[in-house]
Amino acid sequence: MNIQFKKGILELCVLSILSRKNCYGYELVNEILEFMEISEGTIYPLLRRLKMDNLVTTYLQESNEGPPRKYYQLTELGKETHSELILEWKLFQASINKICLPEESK
Amino acid sequence: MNIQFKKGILELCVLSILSRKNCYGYELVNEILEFMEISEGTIYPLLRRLKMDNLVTTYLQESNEGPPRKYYQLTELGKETHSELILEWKLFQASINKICLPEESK
DNA sequence: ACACAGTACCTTGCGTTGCAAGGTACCTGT
DNA sequence: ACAGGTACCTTGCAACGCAAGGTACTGTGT
Repeated sequence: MNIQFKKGILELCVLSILSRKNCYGYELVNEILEFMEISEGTIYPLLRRLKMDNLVTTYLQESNEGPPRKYYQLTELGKETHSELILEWKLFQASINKICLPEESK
Repeated sequence: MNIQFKKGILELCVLSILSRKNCYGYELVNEILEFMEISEGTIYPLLRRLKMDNLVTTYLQESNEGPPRKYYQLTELGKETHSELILEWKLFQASINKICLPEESK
């Protein structure tokens, strides 16, 4: 998987997963790992940014299998931003495909 | 258009356009501008990288409308890289859509 | 009791990339 | 002469992904 494609799209992926269920960081990494290469060093700083931008809130929950988990939950602003990003992503895909796959996107 | 989506995908766009015809830098900027926001300060350094990586060669050509134009032409390696990137882009799109649009990509 | 693997959190420093801002120089029309 | 379009380029900044490293808890095997 091309590293550069990933830039900036991870935020959309994280918001999408959180729109379906609250997750803790380590869980998010593993969810995304099913579809693309990703490392913890990428996710934790991204989650910090999302919280700083008020797109998510967090709460702690005990676990039987290790240290407490920090769950992330979308705020209203987070949900709105997610919807907007989905729209932008669809438009972006269409634009790129017009440039790169002109026959197929006719 | 989300700035972050763009990162790294511009190389694919430039190679795609060059795969159809040789272009000079200023022309590339205007071609891409039809589909997304882009600035010269992005394209020229990118073209320098492509040349350094032996994906393109360049030649100068006089113009009646201004200074000489520096045309960029794909090398064999550039064509191969372009094909690989197209494939990766298709796979990448599919992966992201599975995460972000799970109903639509069933 | 101790080592180890798995879980779960986090930070630092680096390299890459996109861009705003600025510069140079050529040609055409007024 | 000079303004505007064409065409090239560079510098410095900010954002992002990641490798590498660290901390600490739990359960399992020996």
